[in-house]
Amino acid sequence: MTTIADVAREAGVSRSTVSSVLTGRKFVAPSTRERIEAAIAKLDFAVNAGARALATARTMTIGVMVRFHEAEFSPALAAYLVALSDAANAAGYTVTLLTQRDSEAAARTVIAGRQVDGLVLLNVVEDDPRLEPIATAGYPAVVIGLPEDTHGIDAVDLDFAGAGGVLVDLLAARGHAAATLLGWPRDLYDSGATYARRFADAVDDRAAARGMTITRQYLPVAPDHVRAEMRRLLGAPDRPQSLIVHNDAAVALLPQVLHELDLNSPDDISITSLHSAELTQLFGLPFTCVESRPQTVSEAAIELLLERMSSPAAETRVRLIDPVITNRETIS
Amino acid sequence: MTTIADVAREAGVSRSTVSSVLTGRKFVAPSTRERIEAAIAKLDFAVNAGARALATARTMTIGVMVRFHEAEFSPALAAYLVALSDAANAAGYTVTLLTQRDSEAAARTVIAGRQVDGLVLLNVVEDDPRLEPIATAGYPAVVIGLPEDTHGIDAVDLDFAGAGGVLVDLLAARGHAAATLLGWPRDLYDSGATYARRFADAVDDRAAARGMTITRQYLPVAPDHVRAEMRRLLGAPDRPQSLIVHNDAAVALLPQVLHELDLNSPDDISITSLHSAELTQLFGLPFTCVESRPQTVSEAAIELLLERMSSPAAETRVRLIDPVITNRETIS
DNA sequence: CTGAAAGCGCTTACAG
DNA sequence: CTGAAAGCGCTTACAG
Repeated sequence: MTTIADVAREAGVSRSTVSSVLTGRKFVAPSTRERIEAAIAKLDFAVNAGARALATARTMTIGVMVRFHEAEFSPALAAYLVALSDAANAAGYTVTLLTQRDSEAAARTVIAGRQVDGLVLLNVVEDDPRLEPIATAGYPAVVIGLPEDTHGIDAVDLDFAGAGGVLVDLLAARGHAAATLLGWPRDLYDSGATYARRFADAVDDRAAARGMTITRQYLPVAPDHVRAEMRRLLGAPDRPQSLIVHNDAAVALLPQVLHELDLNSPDDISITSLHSAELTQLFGLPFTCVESRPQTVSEAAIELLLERMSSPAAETRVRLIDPVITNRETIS
Repeated sequence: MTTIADVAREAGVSRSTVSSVLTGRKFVAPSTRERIEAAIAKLDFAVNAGARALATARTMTIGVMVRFHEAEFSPALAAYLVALSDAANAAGYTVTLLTQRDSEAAARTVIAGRQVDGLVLLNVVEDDPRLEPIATAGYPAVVIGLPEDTHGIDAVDLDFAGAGGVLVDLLAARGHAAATLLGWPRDLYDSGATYARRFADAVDDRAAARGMTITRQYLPVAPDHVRAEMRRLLGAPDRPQSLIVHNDAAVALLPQVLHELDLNSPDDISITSLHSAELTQLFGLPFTCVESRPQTVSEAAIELLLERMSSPAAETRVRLIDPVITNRETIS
C-alpha cells in the first residue's frame, strides 16, 4: 500500500508536512500543499485508519450495538442502522456493527480495547445488561429508547407521551367521548417497554383531562391471532367507534380486517395510530397517525454522542423527538 | 487504557510473551500462560485492535457496502446486516458499515486506506460503479446478488432460476396447464435486475418443457397501485386459475385483495410465490412459496470472502443457494 | 521456553 | 513555514 512516506517523496517534502495537510491542523504554504495534494491524487493515497487511530488515540469509529437478533425489530432496524451510519459518516466517523450474542461481554471487550470512540445502543430493554458496564467505565454512549433507569447514559427517543396526548386531542377535538386503545401484548407493558407505557399512560391522562373514556385492549402480535382478535372486536355489535392503535402487527393487518367487516374509515370508525415508519412505506397504511422517526432519532443520537465524547463530564441528557401527525382524514 | 506492557509487568514476563499468549501462535509454558491470563482478567485488558492491525497488516474487519438508501430494500436489509455481522464475528471479524452516498469514492478510500480486509456488497445492480475499482484493485470482495458481469468478483445469491423451476413443477404436478406470473414492474426486468429475469426466464423455460402456458403481468410496487391492479386482474371473469407471484408488494397485499374478492386459495385459485423472508414473519403470508434466505446467503458470503482473502488468485466463484419450498397447501 | 529490538503508518511537540 | 525524532500499542523474527 502507499504510505505517507511515498507521498512525501513524490512531493519532495517531509512526512510531517504531508501529515499537516492531511490533518489540516497546521498552516502549509499553498504551493507546498498543492504539490502534496497532487501527489496524494497521483498515488491514490488514503490514510491508514489504524495507524492514525494509534497515533491520535481516537478511532473515529462509533459502535452500534444491536441486541440479540429479534425478528420483531428487524424491519425497522435497517432504517436506524443506515441513518446512524449516514449521520456518523457526515461527522467523519465510521460505524461498526456489534451484534454479538453475549452483548455484555462484547461491551466489555470493545470498551477495554478502545475499539470505538463511542457507542450507540439499539433495542434497549429495561435492566439491559449492557448499560451497567458502560456506565461504570464512563464510556461515551447514547441509548436509543428510554429505559426507566438510564444509568446516567444519554438517551434519545420519540416523545411517546407527547404522541399519546396529540392523538387523544385529535379525537377529542372532533367530539369523541370514548376510544379504544389497541395495544401491544400485556407483558410488553409489564416487562417495562417504557415506550409502550409512556404512550398508553399519556393517552389515559389526556383522555381524563378531556373527559374521554379509554378502553384498553391488549392484542397479540402473531399475524393470525391479531387478525382474529381484531375481527372479533370490530365485528361485535358494540364495536368501538374510534381506535388508537399502538401495535405494528395490528395496524398492518387492520386494513384487511376493516375490509372483511365492510367497515370504512372514517364513516364507520375513526382510526388513529402510532407505528413504525416502515409500515406506511410497505403498505400505504391509510390512517391518521404518528410515525416513528428513525432518521431524526438517529441524527439526534449521533449528535448527542459527539457532544458527550467532547464533554464527558456534562450532565446526562434525554432528548425526546417531537411527534409529527400525518393527517389522512380517518377521524370523523 | 491498559496495555500489553501493564499485563507483562503484572505477570512478571516480557511483552512478547504476553503477545504470544494473545495470538496463540507460540507455545508458552502453562504456568506462565496462567499467570498472564490471570493478569489479563485482573486488569480487564483487551488488545487494541488498531495497534494489532498496524502490526499485522490485517484489520480483522469486513466492510459491508450498502448502496444509496433505498426504501424498497430496507425491510430485508436488516436481516442481511445482522446475519453478516454474526457470521463475521464467528470468524473473528468485525463488520463496518459503508453507506456513503458516493459509494464509488467510498470504495476507493476504503481500499486505498486498507481499512478493511474484505468487502461485501449489498444491493448490487447491473453496471454497479463500485465493482470496477474493486476488481482492478484486486481487492477481496464478494457480491450478494448476481450481476450479469461480476467483473471477476465472487458472488452469492439465491438460486432464482431453480426457484422458478420448482414452483412451475409444483403447479404442473397438480395438472395446471397455465399460470400467471405476477412480476415486478417491467423496468426492473429491463434495467437488469438479474434475479427478476433469472426467475421469470426459468419459469418460462420449465413451463415450456412441461407444456404449460405462462402469462406474464408486470405489477407496480406502490401499495395503492398494486392493490388496484390485482383487484382488476383477479376480479375479471377470465381471471387466472393459478398464480406465481414475484413482487413483494403484491404478495403482501394479496391476502387482502383475495378477501375483498371473496376468493379462497386453493379452492378458487392456486397461489405460489417467491418473496422476501421478512414478509412471512410480518404478515403470516399463507402461500406455498420459496423465500429468500438472508441467513444462509450471508453465511455463504462470509465464507466465500474468507476463502478469497486467503487465496486471492483462486478462480472466481458463484454460489447459488438452494431454494426451499414451504408448502402451505395453496395449490389445488 | 523467554526476552530485546525493530517496525507497522501515522501524529505531534519541538527545533530551526 | 518545514523537518527530525519520539511515540502510540502491538507483533514478529531473531537470539539466547
